[in-house]
Amino acid sequence: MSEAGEVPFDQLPPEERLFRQRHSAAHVLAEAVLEMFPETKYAIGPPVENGFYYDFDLPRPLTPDDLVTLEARMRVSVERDLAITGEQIPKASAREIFRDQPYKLELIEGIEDETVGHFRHGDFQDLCRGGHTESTGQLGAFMLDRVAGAYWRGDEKNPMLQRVYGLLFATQEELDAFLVMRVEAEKRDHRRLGRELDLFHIDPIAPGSPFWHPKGTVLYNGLVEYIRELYEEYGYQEVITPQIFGVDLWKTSGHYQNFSEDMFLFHSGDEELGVKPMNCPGHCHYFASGHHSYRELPMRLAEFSRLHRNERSGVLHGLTRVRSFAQDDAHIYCTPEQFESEVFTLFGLIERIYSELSLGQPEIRLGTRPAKFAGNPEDWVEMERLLGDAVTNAGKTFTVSPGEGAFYGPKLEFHFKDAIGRSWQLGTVQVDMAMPAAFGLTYVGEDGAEHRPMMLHRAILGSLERFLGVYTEHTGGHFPLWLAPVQAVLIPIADRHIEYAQSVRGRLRERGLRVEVDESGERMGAKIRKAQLQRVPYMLVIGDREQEAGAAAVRDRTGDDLGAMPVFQIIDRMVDERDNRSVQAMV
RNA sequence: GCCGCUGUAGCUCAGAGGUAGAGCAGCUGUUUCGUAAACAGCAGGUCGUGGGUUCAAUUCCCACCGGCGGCUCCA
Repeated sequence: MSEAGEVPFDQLPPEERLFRQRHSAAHVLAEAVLEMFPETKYAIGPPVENGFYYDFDLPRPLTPDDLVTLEARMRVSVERDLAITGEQIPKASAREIFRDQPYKLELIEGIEDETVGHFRHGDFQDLCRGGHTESTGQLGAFMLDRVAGAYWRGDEKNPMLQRVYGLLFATQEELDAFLVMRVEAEKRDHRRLGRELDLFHIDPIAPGSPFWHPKGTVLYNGLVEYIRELYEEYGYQEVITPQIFGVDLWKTSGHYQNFSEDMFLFHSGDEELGVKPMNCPGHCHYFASGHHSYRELPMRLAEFSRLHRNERSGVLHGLTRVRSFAQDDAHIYCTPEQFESEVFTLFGLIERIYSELSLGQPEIRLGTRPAKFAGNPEDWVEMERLLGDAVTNAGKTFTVSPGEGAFYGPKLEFHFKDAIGRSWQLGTVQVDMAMPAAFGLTYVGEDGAEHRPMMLHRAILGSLERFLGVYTEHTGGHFPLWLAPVQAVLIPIADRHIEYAQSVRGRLRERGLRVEVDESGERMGAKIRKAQLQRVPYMLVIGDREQEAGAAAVRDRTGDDLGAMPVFQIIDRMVDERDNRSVQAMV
């Protein structure tokens, strides 16, 4: 049977064609690898975003030169335009065909049906559920991209295979456009912009622990200030709890049992201590330290303290995966009656913040009950439903990540992509069905009796470090005025204008604007270029004419020359833009 | 942690078995200039760290550390 039998390949919808091209390209890649290394054990090779990959167990590591060779062999297969055919065959036949292929045999055993899919082109054959082009001549524009390691079946207990990634698009133009886009995206990489804009650096003396430079610290504090303002409006109270606790606290919370490998634990005298990796146990301990009336609930405790997690070395990544960070963290304690409305209000706050920061739509995931969990399954189902409702009631959609909840409860995750398309979790909302009981939390209800409060964990920006990493890439370093480390640079055309520029700087600073005068001996063009590369929102050029008129010539970072404006008008404009947290002037 | 790659000045990079160079940035001087780079000079590196091979290692080999791309993990 020709798989595209019902509908000819060229009449399929474009996405389906692309999917099949990528899938078939994976087969052609495997064919080339088997040709080059006949002893190859091949595993799986699906289509993915932007292309395809295939996993192999090979006698030696592949080199970039090998990829060139393999790609050339693939093109031979394309040139020959071999028919790709498939059929269902009995498992017994498949076992015979793949008798020397342990990974295929394992896959066959995992298939429930009596028959399995078997596809071939030329001399190549594969175990495959199908979804292919009619022939190897229909692959579109492709290239092999890189080779990486990947565990068989994604389990680190299994052997590591070599994964060859390929890119594939319908046309050469689209492939070229993708490559250009990728190069452009690298220019927005927060690790690069962090250096160019003098925001932060990370030194081998403290892996995964950023040094925030003065300009990065302005961003950092600006975000905290923004969130603090919202906390007032939304009824949060900020606390500061200890950095280091005796391990009893972590044993009570369950983190010692679940995460001690990733905690910084140490001994001091006879005591074992741990640096806090999260704030929740501290907040629970605070709650437990006093008596609370139902009148105090909901109690929303916020904290920006520094947290440390001893992340495994291979996972560190710029600002997006670090060992030292702070969250816009909060824990909400409330009565069961208040719980649903708390979740819904919280969802509204999250939406508001992402919208005000112009972040675009997050991908929302609902993490459900994992293998190791606290509480009873019925409560999990109920809480999973509640979280899902909060999303759908707001007119949003989510996907379910089965088993991805925290050990103490289900969670919503808000994911955003970085410059090159990697997805990072920023915000999260987590129901906690374990800690209130573990810490023996109670409040006195209207009835005079003691009750157990409900508990929510939530962070909206997530970690400030990760947020700033993603946000730097999102904006390309063009931060909105209210966050921009330097909001305007005054550019005197000649030295005789410096004094006037300094007086203008004074007037702007009086209004709390972050302004500098470029007093260097450079020409105006060089000063403008420098300010432009630093993404300074406004360049205020001052020469004889402006000095005469008590004005400055305003240029914004889009390159627009807004002409000369009186200084008071510039101030009004900037203060207005700042106080509205406007993103209008972002590029 | 695992697989692969990688590490030369603050940054981007060149270089070679005989102890290192460019551009930008920095500093000094000259220039005083109208919307993305004025000119000149100076200074700056035990070539990631530790071993080994060698008459000689920054260059070759090994280990470790960091970084990059994935995988796994992410309270």
